[in-house]
Amino acid sequence: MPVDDVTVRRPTLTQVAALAGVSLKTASRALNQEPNVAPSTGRRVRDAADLLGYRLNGIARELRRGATSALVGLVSGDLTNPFYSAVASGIERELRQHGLLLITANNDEDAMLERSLVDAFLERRVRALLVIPSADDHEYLAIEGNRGVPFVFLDRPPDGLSADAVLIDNAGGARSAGEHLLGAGHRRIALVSDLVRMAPQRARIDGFVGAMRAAGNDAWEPFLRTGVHDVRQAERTVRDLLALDQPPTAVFTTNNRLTTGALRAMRELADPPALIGFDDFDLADVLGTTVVAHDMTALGREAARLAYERISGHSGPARTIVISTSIIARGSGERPPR
Amino acid sequence: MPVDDVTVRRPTLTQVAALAGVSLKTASRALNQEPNVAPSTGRRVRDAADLLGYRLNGIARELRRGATSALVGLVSGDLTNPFYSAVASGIERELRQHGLLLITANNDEDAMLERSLVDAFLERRVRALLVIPSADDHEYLAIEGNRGVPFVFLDRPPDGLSADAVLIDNAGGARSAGEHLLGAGHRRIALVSDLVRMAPQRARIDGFVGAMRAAGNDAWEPFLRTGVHDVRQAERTVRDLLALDQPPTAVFTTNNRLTTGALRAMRELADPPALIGFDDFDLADVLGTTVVAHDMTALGREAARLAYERISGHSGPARTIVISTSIIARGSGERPPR
DNA sequence: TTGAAAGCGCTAACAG
DNA sequence: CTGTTAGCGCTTTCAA
Repeated sequence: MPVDDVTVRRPTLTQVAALAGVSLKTASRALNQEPNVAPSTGRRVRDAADLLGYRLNGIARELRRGATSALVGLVSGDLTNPFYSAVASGIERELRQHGLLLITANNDEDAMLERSLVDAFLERRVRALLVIPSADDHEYLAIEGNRGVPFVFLDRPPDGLSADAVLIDNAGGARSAGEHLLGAGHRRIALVSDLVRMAPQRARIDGFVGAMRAAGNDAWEPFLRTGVHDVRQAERTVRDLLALDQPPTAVFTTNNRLTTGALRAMRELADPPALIGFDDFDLADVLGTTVVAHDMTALGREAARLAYERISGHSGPARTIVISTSIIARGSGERPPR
Repeated sequence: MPVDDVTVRRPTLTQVAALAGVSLKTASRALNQEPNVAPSTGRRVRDAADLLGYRLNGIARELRRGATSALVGLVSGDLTNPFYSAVASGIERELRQHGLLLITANNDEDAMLERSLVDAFLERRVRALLVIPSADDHEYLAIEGNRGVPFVFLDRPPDGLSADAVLIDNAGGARSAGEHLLGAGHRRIALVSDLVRMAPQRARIDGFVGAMRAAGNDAWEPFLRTGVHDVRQAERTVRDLLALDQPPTAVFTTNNRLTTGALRAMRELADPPALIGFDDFDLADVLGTTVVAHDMTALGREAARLAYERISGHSGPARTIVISTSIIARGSGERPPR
């Protein structure tokens, strides 16, 4: 029979105790494996619980124990992006080892939404909050940070407060991509990047520009494209670049979405330009795409580890972990200039 | 100053009320936008709350309101798989519109772990539970289903209890893949599939076999490979198939992981066999891979919708929604037999 | 080994 | 418009 009323009351510990003919506290002890319970009493209580279909009320327990849950929150961008989902997966695995659960929410790259999600998580009394922030200003989190809810920033450094962070060596990775292309003889190198309000994007641009400067090359400058935010835009941007009279001989894309767009733009070219993309992706090996790779799962794992240490009472100064990058040469980045 | 003690007590509503010089209930009313609060009182309370850095204790509220949270749980396989993350994303977006949050946990395809995760979620008093089950037997959930926690099964039908489900037209999709290859003139078609204990895999095999039977073709039989569970295995399996004296002229892979493996195996072939993969994927267009596509985000969205209806009190019999599939021809599935 | 009483922080019910 | 009282289901004293 389906249940009609929404408010089906579940059996409580009191009812279990009554059925077992013991006091509330004894029932509690028995079900929590606490010592000092006679075996026979324990059995009686467990039988009663089974009979009633009793299940512990975690909410009541948490309230009593100090209003703090076994939940850790993650606010990130679109989980559909494999970058975010790999990070989330790394976090979840690490947390689970400590009996913690992960709540996730997408900020849809909207600063207001992000704030309200952070609020919702804090109201749920999460033990820690992991954020891949879309907003620039994180000052509003400062009060919380000092009130016992540890924050860990992923992929983007905290701005306006001091907090633990796990970052990627964006500048270094982009620099080596630039050097890689220079080394293959390229000069006219296009840089296709996302919104510059995101710190990682700025760092990647800086790293790339640094490599160009160091080599005394300025032939890349006409081919700088920023603010390219989705696959379709990236495809069009690269198409346009390649249609120029003097097209670039190489392209560097600063994240996985942009790389996808570039690959689409180059799909039917007999003699495509060189390409390096920041972020590794699933079929890069099959496509022969050279990338700046980094361990996304490790990024999540390290962030979860930092959070767990704080939860466990660690109280040193804010720490920053930097995940290193490496170029994986698969062909596309090694094509010589035409 | 970093906080040293883990148990930093947050200010309570009582303290806010005291500071504002009003009663507990008035403070509660003011902060919850309830009617019947004088504007000046409201302001005083809000100021006091800001001053103390007060934040509502959602746990206490939930306990009082009936021990049911605004959380919906999702237990699924590896979030690293784009299939799961697309589904999760669809769920999360739909739930958010109703003010519900999503808790996720990976079962790592382990039935025991899945059970304990389900337990953990139920103890947290989730409002609904969405499951992409790895286990076969879901009978242990039956009691819960009748106790007010709605279940929705995704991608795999419930076994041993009656519950809402959102499925993919696995048999239909696989059948049309088979027909597509037959139509291109293939007879020796390899079927590479995952663990047959997963219902969707069985359905896909059945659909494919049905197409073969209907066409009176049995030349595929030597090329049936089941139990192939990861990318590496898939790659080796396809390599082995193609190394046979009489190799298959076409390959059908029954999920995205297996398709990836097949693509790796075929990477360097001058004259690869035809290929159709179940599940669309990100760069399939660039690679020219023909797939059986379906809307994974919609799968999640529909599941969340069903759950929300139950949460809102709907109590009809269990419903099943089937997400349709379609072949997207991109070249690999249209290659003729050699 | 067991039990009684108190109270976590909040909201619902009912007065004023 | 505001306050008082009670109690959600559990764990934590403290006492038996």
